[in-house]
Amino acid sequence: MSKVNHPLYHPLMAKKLPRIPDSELEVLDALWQIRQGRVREVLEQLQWSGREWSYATVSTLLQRLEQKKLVACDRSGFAHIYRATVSRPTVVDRRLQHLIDKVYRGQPGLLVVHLLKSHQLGAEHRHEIRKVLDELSESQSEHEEKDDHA
Amino acid sequence: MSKVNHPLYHPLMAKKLPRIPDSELEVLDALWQIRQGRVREVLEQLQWSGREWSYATVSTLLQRLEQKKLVACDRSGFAHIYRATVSRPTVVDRRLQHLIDKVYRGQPGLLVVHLLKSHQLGAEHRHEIRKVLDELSESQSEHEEKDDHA
DNA sequence: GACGGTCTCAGACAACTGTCATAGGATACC
DNA sequence: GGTATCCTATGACAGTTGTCTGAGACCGTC
Repeated sequence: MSKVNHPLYHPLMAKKLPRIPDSELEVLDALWQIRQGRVREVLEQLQWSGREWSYATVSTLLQRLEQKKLVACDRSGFAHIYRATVSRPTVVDRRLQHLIDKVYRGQPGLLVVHLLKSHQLGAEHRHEIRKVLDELSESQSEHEEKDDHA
Repeated sequence: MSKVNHPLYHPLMAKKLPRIPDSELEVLDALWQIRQGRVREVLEQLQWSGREWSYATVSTLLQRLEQKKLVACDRSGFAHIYRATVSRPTVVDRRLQHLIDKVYRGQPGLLVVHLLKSHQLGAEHRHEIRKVLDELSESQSEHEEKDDHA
């Protein structure tokens, strides 16, 4: 099955993401939360989550993110307005994939099993997991033995 | 109860793991696979998995790992013998925890749900997941309403 | 039009990563 | 003992990350 025809395909997935170090990820995360904003607003969001960075640090990180085309910046006004150009799921997925490749031999199932065994999950999550799993099984058995469809 | 007397205590758990960059992780992984060995053997294992590094590179990485106390080195013989002093699960778990903290707000359940929805898992893993989940539910209902202990 | 508050930007810099070239010690074998 | 071979150790170097200081530009207002 080609990537492009994957049922979960999304245009953003096509973007070749550059490396995103932890610090930049935190800034991105703040941006995702406030949707968009000037440096100071991102900074405040970060402080809100316990990050004590200087204004300049945040500014630098935003610039680096912009260089990598992960955020865009509207410079028409006095204060520049930043917003992310990648979605959270895209980036998260990328990190996840990296982890899976690096330490789970590319097998996400191993990771799930590990997670279930070694981490406490909330009850709601357990229920949701079961639900998702049920759905998976259904669609799986429907398509049984002919899963190479578009 | 002190950490040291905890029933699940293990010396490795106490170790504050330093950052392990990807390159070092690959070397560690090779070491885990061969259990122990001299530089050349680690190199060969790495080549086996497709890594084209020079001898010196591997040697350097092993030394850096040694500085971080993640591998130990027996220097009694002609060729030094390296072996890991951290277990794979320890390191893997650490990476995983990092990911969960960074992008899943500390909630492993979110990660599992995400994984199930966006990654193709093998059928065996799906079955195993369900089994683990069932076990969890059982032990959970036993302890119902008094789960505020580790 | 001078002043206090905001804002951006460039540069800086140490630490960490990724990657090696190479000098030099030990072994082995003729 | 000479020399081919294997091993380690050191230093190097460019690129990335983490973090900030300081110089200057813009704005509203008295």
